[in-house]
Amino acid sequence: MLDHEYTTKEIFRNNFFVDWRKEMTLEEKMVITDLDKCDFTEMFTYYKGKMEEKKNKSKEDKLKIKEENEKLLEEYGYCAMDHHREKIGNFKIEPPALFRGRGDHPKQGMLKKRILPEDIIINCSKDSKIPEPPPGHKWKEVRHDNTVTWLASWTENVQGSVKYIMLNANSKLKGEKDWEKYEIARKLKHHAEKIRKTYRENFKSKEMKVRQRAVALYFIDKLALRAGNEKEEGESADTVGCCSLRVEHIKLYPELDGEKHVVEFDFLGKDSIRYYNKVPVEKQVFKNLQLFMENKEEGDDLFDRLNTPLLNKHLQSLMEGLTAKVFRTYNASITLQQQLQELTDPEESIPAKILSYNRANRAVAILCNHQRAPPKTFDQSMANLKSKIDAKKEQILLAKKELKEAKKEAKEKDSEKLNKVVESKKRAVQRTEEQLMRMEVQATDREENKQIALSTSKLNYLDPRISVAWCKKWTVGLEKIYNKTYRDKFAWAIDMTETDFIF
DNA sequence: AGACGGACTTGAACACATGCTC
DNA sequence: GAGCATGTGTTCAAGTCCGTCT
Repeated sequence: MLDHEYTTKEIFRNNFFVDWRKEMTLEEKMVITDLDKCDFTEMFTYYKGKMEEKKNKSKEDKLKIKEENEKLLEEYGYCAMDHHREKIGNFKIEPPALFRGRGDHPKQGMLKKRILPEDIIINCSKDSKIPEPPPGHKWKEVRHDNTVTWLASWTENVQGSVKYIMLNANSKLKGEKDWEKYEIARKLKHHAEKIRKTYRENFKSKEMKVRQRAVALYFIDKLALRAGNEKEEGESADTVGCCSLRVEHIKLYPELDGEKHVVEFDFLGKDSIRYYNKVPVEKQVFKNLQLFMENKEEGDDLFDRLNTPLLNKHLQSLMEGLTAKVFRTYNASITLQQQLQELTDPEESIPAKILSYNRANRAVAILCNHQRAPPKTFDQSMANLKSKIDAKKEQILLAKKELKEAKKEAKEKDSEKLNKVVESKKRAVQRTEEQLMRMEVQATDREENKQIALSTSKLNYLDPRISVAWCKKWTVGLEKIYNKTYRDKFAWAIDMTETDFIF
């Protein structure tokens, strides 16, 4: 890890050293007292060399390794469930490592210990062939619980949380759950207007608790914020969601850039990804926020009378199965559907249609604040594409000139052969222009996508039936939208969806 | 009511494979 | 056919939400 930025951080180094000392013998403890005086370069070079060696292996050796991996997958990567062979999502145990939290994580650098068979709970049917532990070992426990979906579990030592071995997303079990999730979101569609009306009424409630709940729900609905559970301080990075917003995370502007009642959000959300947004809100919301912030100081909860169990309990009463996260799914899917409707031009070419799809997808990703680090090679690859586009333009000019000359010649001496030449030159111009258009579309798409990750929403928030129906309607190949993984995961939707599907 | 453990989904980063260009 | 950019698959951390216990 030495060439990673992590290892320069004070917390990381301290945590590592504390945990390392726990592993030392008495003599080692006497000698090794200061991490800054430890020189790991020899080990570092050794492993660097190993990696290099691996990279430089011959084709045959690489093929052999690949085959061995496939054999491993074949033997351990599947299980039998209800007489079906199902792929396991993660069949390999997590190896020991130094814990890498995200953001400003208080536990970064701690030693994540090796998991032994003695740590593992196996969950399988009573009458099934129970997996053998490695020789000389035994499992922590073998149980037969058919109310849960995991096959094996262990407790991880850094956070003390349980980790699981579970089925792949393409399994029947996961597919059914996925379908249920979208069905609940679709159900919300029929309740949304009434729920909105209710929370607007509640803006004026005389009970502070109810007002806070209403404003929080307004944010969750309008901005697709996460619920925001409470977190234990010092156990992980300081991040928040809607219910856990603190007064320092918002600023109120009675007027800003010609708009009234603007709220500026600035906080770290899940994975310490920054959420920054300036939104005009309804007057009642604005007034309430002013009220909630009265007599509070930095560090105080904005919604001090509210938490996620309270909010979810309320939502349950409005619609069965409704929780805060359903709004994210609902708003993401409905936004995709609306955007597709708006952006798809029946006349445009297939590549242009795909650009429209990506733009609709992008609108959702922006709503959900799904970001990514710009690819390291972004500037370079963009410049490459630009120069290719320029070259293509040159090519078109040239092709046009040739066409003109051919036409002229054909006019002068009207021969069969020359007419054919004109035709082929015409086609060449057309072809090159199409190529240029495709490149320009690609450039636009890539530029707009620089810091936005589409995959998360595609995989977790967008009802696949919307996309399948759209592809069918416009005869766009599904593989242009969904790669193999997605098609696999959404097999349930691909099977059942007709062109007229409406979310 | 609140703490807590447990199960499951969501998320960005990273590693690896593939396919394209020169 | 090598070298590299891009797309795909893997990893594992970090959320949500539920049920149980006190």
